[in-house]
Amino acid sequence: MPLDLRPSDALGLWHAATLEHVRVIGPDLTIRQLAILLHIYLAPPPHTVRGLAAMLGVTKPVITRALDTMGHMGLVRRVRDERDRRNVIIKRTVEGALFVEKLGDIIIAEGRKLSLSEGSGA
Amino acid sequence: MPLDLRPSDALGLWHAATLEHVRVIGPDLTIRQLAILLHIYLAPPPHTVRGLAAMLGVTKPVITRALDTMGHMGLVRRVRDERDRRNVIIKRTVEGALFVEKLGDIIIAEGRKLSLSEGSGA
DNA sequence: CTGCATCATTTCGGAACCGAATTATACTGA
DNA sequence: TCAGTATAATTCGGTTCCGAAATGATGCAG
Repeated sequence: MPLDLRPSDALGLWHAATLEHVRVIGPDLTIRQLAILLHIYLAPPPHTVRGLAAMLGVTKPVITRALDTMGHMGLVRRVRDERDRRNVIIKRTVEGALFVEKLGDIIIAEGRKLSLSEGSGA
Repeated sequence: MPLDLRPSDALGLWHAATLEHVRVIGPDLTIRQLAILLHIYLAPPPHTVRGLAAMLGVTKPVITRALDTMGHMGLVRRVRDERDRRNVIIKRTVEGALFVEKLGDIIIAEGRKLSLSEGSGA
């Protein structure tokens, strides 16, 4: 069952939730970092630097730097792959899970406040 | 009619659309800038620096800098308020409208791809 | 017309991010 | 063992953003 949003609804939700995101969470996360974080927490592991870089269409240093920053915030954790010690496996943390959950709460709350245009199904 | 999203749906949509945002649009917009842009295009005018700053809970230089950047990208336009020449009115542009529309397309497309969890209405 | 209030902008030092190129480490196959 | 390949991390110069404070421009009240 797909989610069929109308343009005004989609943008309205984005508007409200992004606004609340800035208000509650602040400027401490770029869009790239947010995309990386969500992917780590929502897509099935394992996650590697190389895989994330390919996923987003960015270079590997972008991922490394984002992991530095988010690691320092406690949102993710790096672990060497013992099978192939060249690889780094990115692990989730409790703090990161809470962060993602809070973001979900914001989206849900703003979605609930929205008055959706309805009826135009035809 | 509110939009009642479940956590996995809300975050799934955010995940997919943010990922696509990074892939298509790139890093040239911060979350704050995005929030400002969406507010300008979705909330009724007029928009002032002061109003936007209060809305987002940030200082005015943040807005000024964001308008510099987005103005340079052609996404917004500044006009002096002739009634009170201390004020700056932020106007929309064709290019900005196209940008917002494109973002809406991304969200709608990703929403349509989602398989929503359903039935849990109770 | 003079002082005060209210706009937006600019400046400052510090931090983060950007892309591109380079480095360091580890695996692989001859 | 010894290239050759693949991984992540680091360095480089330049740009942008950050918050806080200072500046400039305009309006307002006496």
